Amino acid sequence: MTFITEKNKIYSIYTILYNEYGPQGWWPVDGKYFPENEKPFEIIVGAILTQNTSWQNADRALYNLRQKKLISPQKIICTKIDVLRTLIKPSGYYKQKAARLRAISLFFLKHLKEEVPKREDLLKVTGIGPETADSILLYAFHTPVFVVDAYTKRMFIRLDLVEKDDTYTDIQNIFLNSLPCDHSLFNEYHALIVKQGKEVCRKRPLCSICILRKKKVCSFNFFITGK
DNA sequence: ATCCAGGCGTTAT
DNA sequence: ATAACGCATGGA
Repeated sequence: MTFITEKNKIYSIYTILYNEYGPQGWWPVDGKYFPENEKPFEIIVGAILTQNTSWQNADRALYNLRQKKLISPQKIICTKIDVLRTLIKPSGYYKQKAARLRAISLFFLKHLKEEVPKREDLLKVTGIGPETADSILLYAFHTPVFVVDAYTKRMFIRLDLVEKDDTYTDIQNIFLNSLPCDHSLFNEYHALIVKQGKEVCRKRPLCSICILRKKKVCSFNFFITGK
């Protein structure tokens, strides 16, 4: 007889999703830190470009920047704002995001030599909110922080593990208190949540194909009543 | 045609 | 403190 507590439920869900979907191949969990390696800065740029935007669109913008060899704080600062805007246009909100890329570039030129930035400092940068800050810390610097996004909230409300009015921090703490503190676990879990949120636990959910419902972790059930 | 995407800052209640 | 709004492109 085994009890499913809310704590190990969080971990069980990870296991089920991982077994179902496999590794998601998000930003790599090895490699060197910025500025020794330029890859982490590309992750940072990607984190901004994908704000409320599909990765496909963000990646087009990233591709343009890569072609022009602009993936470095120095280059972004030096690039004329109109050029920058044009290059990142496919990611949407291109005026805001151009300004945000400049702001984060300035931040890393000023504050960072080798060490990992502080979350509170990242949050002071214009355009860096909690999710982007945590994405940067997790995916670029391998800091074990759990990234919460709209998918996470929607999905875990349905799983009855999160309340409707829980804040970003509330939700984050639920995960941090339930999981071993491991950056590669957090990396993979967040990516799996995004996968599940996109394909199954959508705004209009497809409960009939949900692996979590099949495994009896989720009792939420959605029926289309009309038509 | 409508809705949605790996949010954030500003402004109104 | 929390809610609503604008920002913008490309795919389903």
